Amino acid sequence: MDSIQTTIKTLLKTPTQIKSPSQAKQIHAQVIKNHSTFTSDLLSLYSKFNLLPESLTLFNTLQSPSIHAFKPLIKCYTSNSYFFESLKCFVTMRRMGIHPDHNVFPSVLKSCTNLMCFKFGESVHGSVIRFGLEFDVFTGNALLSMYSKLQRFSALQVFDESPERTAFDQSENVLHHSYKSYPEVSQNGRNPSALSHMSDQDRRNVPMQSVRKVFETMPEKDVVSYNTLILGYVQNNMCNEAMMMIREMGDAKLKPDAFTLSNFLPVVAEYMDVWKGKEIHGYGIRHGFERNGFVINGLIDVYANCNMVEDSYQLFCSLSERDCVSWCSMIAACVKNGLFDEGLSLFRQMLSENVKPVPISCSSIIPACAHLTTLPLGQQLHGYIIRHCFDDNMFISSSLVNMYAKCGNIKLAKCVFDGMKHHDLVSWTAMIMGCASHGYANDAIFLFKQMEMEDVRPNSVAFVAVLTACSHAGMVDEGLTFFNRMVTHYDIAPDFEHYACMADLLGRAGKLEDAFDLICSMPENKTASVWLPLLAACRVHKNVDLAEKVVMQISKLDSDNVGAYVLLSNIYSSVGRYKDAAKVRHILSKKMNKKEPACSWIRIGGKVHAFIAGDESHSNYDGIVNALDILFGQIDKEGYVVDH
DNA sequence: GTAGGGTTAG
Repeated sequence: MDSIQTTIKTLLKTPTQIKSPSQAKQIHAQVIKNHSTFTSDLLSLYSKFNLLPESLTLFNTLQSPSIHAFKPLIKCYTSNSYFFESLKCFVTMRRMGIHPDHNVFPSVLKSCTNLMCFKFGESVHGSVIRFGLEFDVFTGNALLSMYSKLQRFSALQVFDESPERTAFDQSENVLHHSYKSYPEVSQNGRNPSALSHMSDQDRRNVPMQSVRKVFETMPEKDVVSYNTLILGYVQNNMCNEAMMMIREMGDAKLKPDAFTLSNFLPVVAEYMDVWKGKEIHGYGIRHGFERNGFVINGLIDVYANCNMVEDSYQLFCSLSERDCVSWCSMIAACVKNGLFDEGLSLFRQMLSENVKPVPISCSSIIPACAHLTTLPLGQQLHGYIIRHCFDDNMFISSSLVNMYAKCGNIKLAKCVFDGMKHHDLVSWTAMIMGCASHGYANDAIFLFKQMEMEDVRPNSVAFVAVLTACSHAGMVDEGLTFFNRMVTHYDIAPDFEHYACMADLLGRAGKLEDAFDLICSMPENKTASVWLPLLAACRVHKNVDLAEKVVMQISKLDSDNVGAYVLLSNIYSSVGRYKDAAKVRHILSKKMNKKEPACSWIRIGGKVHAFIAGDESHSNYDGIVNALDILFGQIDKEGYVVDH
């Protein structure tokens, strides 16, 4: 009997020899059989394999658990994402007067981070200092991670009032007495009045200044410390600082690992820096990270943002195992590059491989349905979203509002919008744009004003939406007021789209000279297409002189713009200047030879039918011509003069 | 002990 006891004891003291959960369970069976009492050691073993139910069963057999029993249970709760239970366990342990050690704090801090328990996290930090563990590298790294995530939320004041977090922040502060011992970190970024005078960039800097302070005080820093700080900088939009950290890492003789690469890749993607992307890709291959899913997914995103979606696809194919994120990255890569059909077919392929869509998959694929105006598929997805309770997700709801509006069902768009608990800038904009494109200008303007009243600051896109509404409804004064408000009140520089809307609005109202002057006042990025609505307006108002001036401007920017010449020729015809019209058509015919003809297409019963101007090759060409004749006949009957 | 993918644009 003694020899078995000794063997069990030896095994439990050298847990590296135990390689699987089933071996751990076999040892547990032997412990019970031999009436041994190695509960804490067994708990550590179960915790090593993240076996929560087994750990709990063991823990509950203990009358007065020691630190050695609490430690593995807290770790096990955290590893299994039971963060609230992890903190409750920690509080119980402290109430029993048990002192935590360096193994406990990383798990506890991670739980605080995930539950967004900022105040409680600070008091845990106080406790770390009180127990003299602030120089432990694992604990320090957990603190870095906690502050870089929680202070960001706190500084930007988007904390929600989750009941779990409030419970901890308000009541269970058994450690709160030590809160005062670390005032520098706790004060920064939490006081809204202190932040109100700051610029957005300064507000972003606040949390990272505190994190940097924690970093500087760490006597020992490892790759994880640098990676955590790099991620913090990236997530706080401080890209240069993130880059500097990679350099500092090199100075400290630490090599970037897969975490470093995947943490930094979003910066490369955002800046569309294809050369940096390739450099990182090469480094990844040389250092054996070419199979790391996080690195590959980051690179898929980089190449997609650089319009190199085929490279993204090659990487996607190189993955031996594709998880939900890799599918989603590739689908998003297609959708970003306008490959909507390919995105949808990947989505179907993902389902056929039994990878279940998560909320992010839905918000990536719905825009493809919106662009392709495939309402039935969009509705199927909406059904899935409701069945899986994803419908309280802002990203999904906004994309649904847009999808229904684009597919012509403004009522359902409004229904989704009204069903949302909160509205953010994007959801307001999607709804305003929906109303604008359906001709409900007053509703769009009302929604815009309501958004402003709810303290949601409109951005450039929201102004495009409301100006579109004004333009469609010919509301000149309102449009001018919004345009000026955007510049003077919100300090937003008008973009191409805003000028295009305004030129269209002024042109339709007959204020052609004003529209001309407005476009001339555009500081830069003038394109031919910003002039085209004005040219159309010149035609409606039969202003030949201005039309000629406009075409001159267009030809400077794009000498092959066929649309402009067609319009000019029509304008000449409409005022009886047929010779001029013929001249323009002659120039046009030369230009047309150089241009690829435009193509339109329609999908019927899963088959795509394409049409090119002058093309008579469709198998049902005669039938189509007959149908058109009937339609033109009906149009004539109703008194509408067809405008050729 | 550290990591990824998403919504709005005449």
